[in-house]
Amino acid sequence: MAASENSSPADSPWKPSGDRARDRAMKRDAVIRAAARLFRERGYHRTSLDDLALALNVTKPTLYRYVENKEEILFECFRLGVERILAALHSPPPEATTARERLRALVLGYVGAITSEFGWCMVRAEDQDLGPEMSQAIKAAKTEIDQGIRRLVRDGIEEGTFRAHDPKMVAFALAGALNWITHWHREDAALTPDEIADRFFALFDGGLSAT
Amino acid sequence: MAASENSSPADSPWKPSGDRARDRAMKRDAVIRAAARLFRERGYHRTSLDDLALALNVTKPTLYRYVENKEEILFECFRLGVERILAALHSPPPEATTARERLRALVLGYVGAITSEFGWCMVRAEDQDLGPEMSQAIKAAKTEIDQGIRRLVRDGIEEGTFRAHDPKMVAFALAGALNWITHWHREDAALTPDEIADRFFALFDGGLSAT
DNA sequence: TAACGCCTTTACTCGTGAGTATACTAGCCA
DNA sequence: TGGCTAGTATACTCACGAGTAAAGGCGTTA
Repeated sequence: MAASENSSPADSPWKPSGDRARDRAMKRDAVIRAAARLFRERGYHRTSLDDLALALNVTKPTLYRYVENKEEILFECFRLGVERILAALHSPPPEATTARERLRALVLGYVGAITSEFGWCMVRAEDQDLGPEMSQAIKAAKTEIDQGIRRLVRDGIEEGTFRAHDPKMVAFALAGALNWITHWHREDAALTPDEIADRFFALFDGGLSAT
Repeated sequence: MAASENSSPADSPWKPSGDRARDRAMKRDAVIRAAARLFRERGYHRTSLDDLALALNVTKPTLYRYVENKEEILFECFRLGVERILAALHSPPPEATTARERLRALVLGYVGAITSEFGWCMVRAEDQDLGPEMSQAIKAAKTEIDQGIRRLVRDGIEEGTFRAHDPKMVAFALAGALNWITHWHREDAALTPDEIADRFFALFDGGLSAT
């Protein structure tokens, strides 16, 4: 109830009245972002395109001028989120020289991406809702992230700064902890993304044990 | 394709021919377990009750003799999985005296539950697919687990065996890492649940850093 | 062997939601 | 100012899936 008022129509380039911006790309972008927000609130399957259109002050056929189908919307949400993580993985800050520092930077970027509006889509949406090609693309990106983390762990072990853990398990545990943030993080949360990243990295780096 | 042959009809008390066991409870149980397996393979929304009936060599109306509706099936899957974790939380092995050892035991039980057929339902199914009462019950159980982990961490810190991390963040990170196992674990995996638990605990306990 | 009851099936209803055919409106160029 | 185009809306189609009504076995007990 009152769901239609939830997702601030202020973000919609289709204002109920007045000066409409004409840029197709902007409108398409607005569709994707609004969808990401609705998916996060209600889930993919419980969000109808009528809901989405309503949130944008439009009707359903209008959406189809900017997007092929519902699947494509989900794919774009996936993509935009995942690319942010890939960016963090592939362009570590220049001052991060050791594997440990690069891993720290990755965690920072990862948390930023996960707490964005696309976090939900990256983590909670299911590949099976996409056709084979799109699903494949997503899986490839996720594999790339996974391999990137393993590489950093392996480098750290070779450097001697990390203990000899199984890089695969470390990557799974770290990615799991980070992805899970979507389940508990809210905009109004007590901690900023950077604070969360700091504490997570401190935990994985130092461990629980006091010895 | 060939989906109907997937979920071994051998587990179904409705054998195509022959000696049918009459126990209602057994049949209900078979419905829940088959559903859990299908949900894990295809997801909740992509599994129709006709699919489920087919996997059990029955037709849809038959299911309704054992179950109120689809929602109840999902709830039972949730419940059976979560209760296993609660059991691990509330009955630690008697030899586990320190918080550290109790946490270790919990991780072991948690991984066992997560890698069971109900793991998917616990982690990936969405509360919103359940009505308010059921959703509430699930949330309560999850909160109980979360609080239990925080308690163990707090106890460990007070004991002096754990460093002074934020118990809330530790609980989130640990639960996330554990829950994420459903995303990558397969029956044929290289590691047994106990081996996974060992490595995860070693990582969280000792940390990455070699110093 | 007849009648009762439980279990199962066949054959529906009904709502919902993705996607579309078609008509309307407003700016733009001649 | 007349026609062209892009954008939007109204009003559909169509498939799919949850849930149900009613009829048909089959075993059990007398």
